[in-house]
Amino acid sequence: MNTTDFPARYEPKAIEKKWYQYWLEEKFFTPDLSSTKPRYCIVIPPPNITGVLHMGHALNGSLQDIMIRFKKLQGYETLWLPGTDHASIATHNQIEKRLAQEGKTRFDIGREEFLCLAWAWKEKHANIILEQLKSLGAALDWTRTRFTMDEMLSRAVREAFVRYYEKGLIYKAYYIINWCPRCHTSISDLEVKYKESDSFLWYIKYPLVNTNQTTAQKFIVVATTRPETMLGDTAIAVNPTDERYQHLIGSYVNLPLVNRKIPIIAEDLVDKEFGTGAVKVTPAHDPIDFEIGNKHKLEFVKVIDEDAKITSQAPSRYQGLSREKARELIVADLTEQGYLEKIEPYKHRVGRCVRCETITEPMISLQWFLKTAPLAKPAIEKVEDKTIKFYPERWTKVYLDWMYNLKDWCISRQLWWGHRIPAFYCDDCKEIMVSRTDPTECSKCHSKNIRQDEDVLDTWFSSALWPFSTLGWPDETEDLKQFYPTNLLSTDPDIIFLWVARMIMSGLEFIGKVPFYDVYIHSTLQTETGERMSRSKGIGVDPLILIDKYGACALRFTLAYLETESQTYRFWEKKVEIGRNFANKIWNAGRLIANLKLQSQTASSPTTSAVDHWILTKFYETVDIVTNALDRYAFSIAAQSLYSFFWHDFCDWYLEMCKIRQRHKDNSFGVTLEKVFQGCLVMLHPFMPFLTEELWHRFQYQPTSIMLASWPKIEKALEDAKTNSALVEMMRELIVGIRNIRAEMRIDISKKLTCEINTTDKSYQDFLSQPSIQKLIFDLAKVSKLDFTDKRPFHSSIWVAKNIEAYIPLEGLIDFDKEKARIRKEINSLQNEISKIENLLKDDNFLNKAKPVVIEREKERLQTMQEKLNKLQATEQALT
RNA sequence: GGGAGCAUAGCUCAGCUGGUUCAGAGCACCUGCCUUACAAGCAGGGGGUCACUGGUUCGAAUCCAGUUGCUCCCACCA
Repeated sequence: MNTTDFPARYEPKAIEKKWYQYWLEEKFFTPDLSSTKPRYCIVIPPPNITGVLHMGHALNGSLQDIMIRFKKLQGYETLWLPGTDHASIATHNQIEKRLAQEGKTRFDIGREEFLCLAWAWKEKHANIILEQLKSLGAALDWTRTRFTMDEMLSRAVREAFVRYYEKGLIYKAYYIINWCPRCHTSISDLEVKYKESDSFLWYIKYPLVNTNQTTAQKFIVVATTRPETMLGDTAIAVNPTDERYQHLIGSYVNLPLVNRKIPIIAEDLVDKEFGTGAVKVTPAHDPIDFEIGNKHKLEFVKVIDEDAKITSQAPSRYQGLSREKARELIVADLTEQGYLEKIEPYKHRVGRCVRCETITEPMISLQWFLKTAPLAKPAIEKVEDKTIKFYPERWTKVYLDWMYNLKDWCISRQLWWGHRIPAFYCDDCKEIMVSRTDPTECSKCHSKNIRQDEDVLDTWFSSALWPFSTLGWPDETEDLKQFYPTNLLSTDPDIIFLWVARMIMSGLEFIGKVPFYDVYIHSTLQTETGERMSRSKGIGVDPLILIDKYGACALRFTLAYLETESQTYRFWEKKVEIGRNFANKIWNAGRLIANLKLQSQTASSPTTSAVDHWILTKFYETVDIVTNALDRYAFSIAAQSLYSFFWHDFCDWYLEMCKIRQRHKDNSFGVTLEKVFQGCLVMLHPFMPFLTEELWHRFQYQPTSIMLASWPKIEKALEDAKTNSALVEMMRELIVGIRNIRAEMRIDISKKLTCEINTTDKSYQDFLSQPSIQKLIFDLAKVSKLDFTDKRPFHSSIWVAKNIEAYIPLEGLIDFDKEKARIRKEINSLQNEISKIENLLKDDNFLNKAKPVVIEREKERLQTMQEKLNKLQATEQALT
């Protein structure tokens, strides 16, 4: 290897493009369908074609890529399938925003032209986000890129619709739905977000119609947050147990401004405590009122239309007014006519469309629905019996709670961009046809006078089929056979209901098998101040800028390093330095190893020293931790354990020792060093794919790409490896102790120290007597001599282990008072500890109830500490 | 109204089954080092009643209950 082109800093830019291209050319992302390896598959949550890569994508993409690469290294045939979502309503929004700039709406240009614009948008934008995923290093199989409106997937959508319909699960009905007057479509409950805002409660007096009742009461007062809906009132409801109103149940009031006679009904849903205890019922414009209306067979009067304007059902005075104008006028009229009792300030939650923030309007509407009860049952079972597991586990409850309260799903949208509902109507005989292919005539009366339903399906209808529509369903494709059920679905908590639940339901319905076994719900990213990141609101950081500045490896590693089980975590630019610095460290370890190799080519005798045993022991511990952690999606644990092993054990100690060994012509470390280094690169590869591939090639390791390497296996430790490893740990204690004294006493490194070792431990003494070990100590601790005779007094002592103590003669080097103070401090804290343990060991309760192992451990601790104390006291004496 | 998460060093967070890997890491700070892999580094150091109050236990950052504060999700209080 040529070291001249091995710069001292890791520069990611130069290499990332190169390796991604290489992986593509080698087709490493495309699975071999003929291989005998077990299969591992993830289907990506398809990003919207309206989006650009944000931190959430970067996080989720990194995590999925880590799993894919990890499994590939473990010997699985892997598939990570990419794709995009047509995002019906979101795309509408984008295009309509542009139209609005020209002062147009979609209705001005019509369906055909609008769809042209939408496809053009798709062509232009769908690839942007996919390209951005490439810069992250994502090992996605681009030969299988899907789009929810591809012919293949559209066929799946149609098949699913027809099957549901034939099974009687899809029906068309008048129901109360959320309407967005801006998007001009129905939207689901999950697409409405409620925000508290300052408003008022209007108390309106409804005059009682003359009845037989002998009562002085002339009015019944109701409180409402939406006075304009009174135009559609068809009843007043009171709680049947409410003594104030019991006698009025069954009588009528006259609706002010409208002059309609409406009944007073009894209804349990009414809260006696709220407002006046009487409530106006507007079945066409309120979900609860709708329910009440159905129950009591009330009239449904729709007074607000799809543009949020007052309809012709209302008195002409209000017709055509906007909701807001109507409210003003109605309140004014009520006041004038004496029907308004009072107005109170009130905090009220107003529903807004998640897409465009427009205030939504609950209204009765003819829509298509999917019956969910029969679908929910197996979907609940498969989670309860742990066929599907949520990680972190707490999300299981969130899922189940929702599934147990599932309502029918409104699947029709009054939009154009999307899968058009495959229902056809005969204008002559009113027959409804739902079929896999477009009919040319009415199946009943053979009339040619047929037309297709104008609506499209909710975006999530096609998303719900994603895990198998992407694999070729309804055909029995090889992909479907080999990769379904998929292994992992990784996503954010926002779409557990919108998407995860629906995939489980449709997977079980159409394939009879769960769509995935594990659901990983990642943390929500927040900014430095704890704000939720939102690309559209410009809150947070741009992952592309971070990749450009720090490299994809640095970003990926950092994201994984911070991804704990916590529900949220805060992230800002500086955090990426964790990954960048670590990447640089790995890079430089590579540089050093390259140098060591160059020099060691001449002499190499493959004996394994204690130091090698030690690093191997630590290495295998790390392999174990990382493997287990990744298998349970504990990304942070895996990343932290790699970080700390590589940096603080491998670099800080082992490589430093290798340098010294080589200086003394001992090149026996070569085999171990390469083994550990290679193993680390492989384990780091899922986190830092580009950097590890680069180093792999620089070292010309086999196989030719690190993507083809094998995950390190834990080898059985040699008998003496464990004891050797423990001895090296003690040597580290000794070295740290000496360094400590040096730093505290301000002894310059030019002053060589002597280290006296007083020990009864023969094996340690033998160990320290080895010239090779002594050389390490001399060099790492800057000591010139190890002496096994005890020649105090003027020493500083180092406690190494039980029976082992080292002394540094300090005559002429330090201030004795200072040293005495240091020792005194140590003695005090030791005495403190000792008396604590002594008390504990005198406690009968403890002795009776604690586990024997614990008692033994405490006793041993006590003994050790006492021994240490004695030594310290002796030293103190000697110093006096 | 229901549910979830969080509260540990100045900051961001680890701490999985209670007892030395139990008080940790990184950043920041202080001291000393450009020791030919790395100053994006090396060797050291200071700094925390583990939110509060009770309880369980021989023993609690860890388990339980309650309180306070922050964040999020769900829900039909007009």
